[in-house]
Amino acid sequence: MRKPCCDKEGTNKGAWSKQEDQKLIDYIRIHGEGCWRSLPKAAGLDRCGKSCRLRWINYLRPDIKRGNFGQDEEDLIIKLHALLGNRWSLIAGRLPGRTDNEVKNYWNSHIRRKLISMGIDPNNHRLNQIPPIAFSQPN
DNA sequence: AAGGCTGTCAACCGCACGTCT
DNA sequence: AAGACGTGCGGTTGACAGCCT
Repeated sequence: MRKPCCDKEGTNKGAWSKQEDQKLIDYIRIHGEGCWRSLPKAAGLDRCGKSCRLRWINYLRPDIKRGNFGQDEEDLIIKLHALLGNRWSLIAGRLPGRTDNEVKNYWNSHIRRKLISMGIDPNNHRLNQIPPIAFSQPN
Protein backbone atom coordinates (compact mmCIF):
# COMPACT_ATOMS: atom_id res chain seq x y z
CA MET A 1 0.00 0.00 0.00
CA ARG A 2 1.48 3.28 -1.14
CA LYS A 3 1.61 6.24 1.20
CA PRO A 4 -0.23 9.36 0.12
CA CYS A 5 1.99 11.95 -1.51
CA CYS A 6 1.50 14.25 1.42
CA ASP A 7 -0.10 14.43 4.79
CA LYS A 8 -3.77 15.07 4.13
CA GLU A 9 -4.16 16.55 7.59
CA GLY A 10 -3.02 20.10 8.08
CA THR A 11 -2.55 21.07 4.45
CA ASN A 12 -4.48 23.83 2.76
CA LYS A 13 -6.65 23.01 -0.23
CA GLY A 14 -8.52 25.03 -2.79
CA ALA A 15 -7.71 28.41 -4.25
CA TRP A 16 -4.33 29.96 -3.56
CA SER A 17 -4.08 33.29 -1.74
CA LYS A 18 -1.80 36.13 -2.87
CA GLN A 19 0.42 35.52 0.13
CA GLU A 20 0.83 31.85 -0.75
CA ASP A 21 1.64 32.73 -4.36
CA GLN A 22 4.23 35.25 -3.21
CA LYS A 23 5.87 32.77 -0.85
CA LEU A 24 6.14 30.22 -3.64
CA ILE A 25 7.49 32.74 -6.14
CA ASP A 26 10.02 34.08 -3.64
CA TYR A 27 11.22 30.63 -2.70
CA ILE A 28 11.65 29.42 -6.28
CA ARG A 29 13.31 32.69 -7.31
CA ILE A 30 15.99 32.09 -4.66
CA HIS A 31 16.32 28.30 -4.66
CA GLY A 32 14.99 27.31 -8.08
CA GLU A 33 12.68 24.42 -8.85
CA GLY A 34 13.79 21.34 -7.00
CA CYS A 35 12.44 18.85 -4.51
CA TRP A 36 8.70 19.52 -4.54
CA ARG A 37 8.11 17.28 -1.56
CA SER A 38 10.22 19.34 0.79
CA LEU A 39 9.52 22.71 -0.85
CA PRO A 40 6.28 23.56 0.99
CA LYS A 41 7.87 23.20 4.40
CA ALA A 42 10.99 25.09 3.35
CA ALA A 43 8.90 27.87 1.82
CA GLY A 44 6.56 28.07 4.81
CA LEU A 45 3.51 26.86 2.90
CA ASP A 46 0.78 24.59 4.31
CA ARG A 47 0.37 22.88 0.96
CA CYS A 48 1.43 19.55 -0.46
CA GLY A 49 4.29 19.44 -2.94
CA LYS A 50 2.06 18.47 -5.82
CA SER A 51 -0.14 21.47 -5.25
CA CYS A 52 2.90 23.77 -5.25
CA ARG A 53 4.25 22.25 -8.43
CA LEU A 54 0.92 22.59 -10.21
CA ARG A 55 0.47 26.17 -9.09
CA TRP A 56 3.96 27.11 -10.26
CA ILE A 57 3.80 25.31 -13.61
CA ASN A 58 0.28 26.34 -14.55
CA TYR A 59 0.06 29.82 -13.16
CA LEU A 60 3.12 31.43 -11.60
CA ARG A 61 5.96 30.66 -14.01
CA PRO A 62 7.21 33.92 -15.51
CA ASP A 63 7.26 32.62 -19.10
CA ILE A 64 3.57 31.70 -19.19
CA LYS A 65 1.60 33.33 -21.98
CA ARG A 66 -1.89 33.99 -20.67
CA GLY A 67 -4.96 34.97 -22.65
CA ASN A 68 -6.80 33.69 -25.69
CA PHE A 69 -5.34 31.13 -28.03
CA GLY A 70 -4.63 32.40 -31.54
CA GLN A 71 -5.96 30.72 -34.67
CA ASP A 72 -2.48 29.39 -35.43
CA GLU A 73 -2.20 27.91 -31.95
CA GLU A 74 -5.62 26.31 -32.29
CA ASP A 75 -4.70 24.78 -35.66
CA LEU A 76 -1.48 23.46 -34.20
CA ILE A 77 -3.29 21.89 -31.23
CA ILE A 78 -5.70 20.12 -33.57
CA LYS A 79 -2.85 18.81 -35.73
CA LEU A 80 -0.81 17.69 -32.75
CA HIS A 81 -3.82 16.06 -31.12
CA ALA A 82 -4.45 14.10 -34.31
CA LEU A 83 -0.83 12.95 -34.18
CA LEU A 84 -0.32 12.43 -30.46
CA GLY A 85 -3.77 11.96 -28.92
CA ASN A 86 -4.38 13.15 -25.37
CA ARG A 87 -0.68 13.70 -24.68
CA TRP A 88 -1.28 17.20 -23.36
CA SER A 89 2.19 17.76 -21.99
CA LEU A 90 3.72 16.88 -25.36
CA ILE A 91 1.28 19.16 -27.16
CA ALA A 92 1.92 21.97 -24.68
CA GLY A 93 5.64 21.49 -25.20
CA ARG A 94 5.19 22.57 -28.82
CA LEU A 95 3.30 25.71 -27.79
CA PRO A 96 5.69 28.17 -26.14
CA GLY A 97 4.23 29.71 -23.00
CA ARG A 98 1.28 27.30 -22.81
CA THR A 99 0.77 24.65 -20.15
CA ASP A 100 -0.66 21.16 -20.43
CA ASN A 101 -3.56 22.10 -18.17
CA GLU A 102 -4.36 25.15 -20.30
CA VAL A 103 -4.22 23.18 -23.54
CA LYS A 104 -6.38 20.42 -22.06
CA ASN A 105 -8.96 22.91 -20.81
CA TYR A 106 -9.00 24.74 -24.15
CA TRP A 107 -9.43 21.49 -26.01
CA ASN A 108 -12.30 20.31 -23.80
CA SER A 109 -14.18 23.60 -23.73
CA HIS A 110 -13.56 25.04 -27.19
CA ILE A 111 -11.98 22.79 -29.80
CA ARG A 112 -13.82 19.58 -28.95
CA ARG A 113 -17.14 21.37 -29.15
CA LYS A 114 -16.16 23.02 -32.41
CA LEU A 115 -15.12 19.76 -34.05
CA ILE A 116 -18.32 18.04 -32.93
CA SER A 117 -20.44 20.85 -34.39
CA MET A 118 -18.53 20.39 -37.67
CA GLY A 119 -19.39 16.70 -37.62
CA ILE A 120 -15.83 15.65 -36.84
CA ASP A 121 -15.12 13.06 -34.19
CA PRO A 122 -12.67 14.76 -31.79
CA ASN A 123 -11.19 11.42 -30.79
CA ASN A 124 -10.05 10.24 -34.20
CA HIS A 125 -10.42 13.47 -36.24
CA ARG A 126 -12.59 11.77 -38.83
CA LEU A 127 -15.88 12.90 -40.28
CA ASN A 128 -18.75 11.09 -38.64
CA GLN A 129 -20.30 8.75 -41.21
CA ILE A 130 -23.53 8.32 -39.27
CA PRO A 131 -25.60 11.46 -38.74
CA PRO A 132 -26.41 12.09 -35.02
CA ILE A 133 -30.17 11.75 -35.71
CA ALA A 134 -29.67 8.02 -36.36
CA PHE A 135 -28.73 7.50 -32.70
CA SER A 136 -32.06 8.81 -31.48
CA GLN A 137 -34.06 6.34 -33.55
CA PRO A 138 -35.28 3.42 -31.43
CA ASN A 139 -34.99 0.01 -33.21
C1' DA B 1 -34.95 41.20 -10.78
C1' DA B 2 -34.04 36.60 -9.73
C1' DG B 3 -33.32 31.92 -10.28
C1' DG B 4 -31.55 28.25 -13.23
C1' DC B 5 -28.33 26.81 -16.70
C1' DT B 6 -23.98 26.55 -19.05
C1' DG B 7 -19.18 27.30 -19.98
C1' DT B 8 -14.63 28.17 -18.26
C1' DC B 9 -10.73 27.44 -15.55
C1' DA B 10 -8.02 26.43 -11.36
C1' DA B 11 -7.11 22.73 -8.61
C1' DC B 12 -7.34 17.90 -6.84
C1' DC B 13 -6.91 12.86 -7.29
C1' DG B 14 -5.09 8.59 -8.57
C1' DC B 15 -2.13 6.14 -11.43
C1' DA B 16 2.18 5.41 -14.12
C1' DC B 17 6.85 5.80 -14.61
C1' DG B 18 11.69 6.55 -13.50
C1' DT B 19 15.22 6.50 -10.03
C1' DC B 20 17.31 5.03 -5.92
C1' DT B 21 18.58 1.78 -2.36
C1' DA C 1 15.46 -8.03 -8.54
C1' DA C 2 12.21 -5.82 -5.92
C1' DG C 3 10.22 -2.45 -3.21
C1' DA C 4 10.06 2.48 -1.76
C1' DC C 5 9.87 6.99 -3.09
C1' DG C 6 9.33 11.32 -5.78
C1' DT C 7 7.56 13.42 -9.77
C1' DG C 8 4.73 13.97 -13.90
C1' DC C 9 0.54 13.24 -16.38
C1' DG C 10 -4.31 12.89 -17.66
C1' DG C 11 -9.00 12.70 -16.03
C1' DT C 12 -12.23 14.81 -13.27
C1' DT C 13 -14.36 18.01 -10.12
C1' DG C 14 -16.02 22.24 -8.08
C1' DA C 15 -16.39 27.22 -7.86
C1' DC C 16 -17.70 31.05 -10.14
C1' DA C 17 -19.08 34.28 -13.76
C1' DG C 18 -22.02 35.30 -17.50
C1' DC C 19 -26.10 34.29 -20.11
C1' DC C 20 -30.90 33.08 -20.63
C1' DT C 21 -35.69 32.75 -19.48
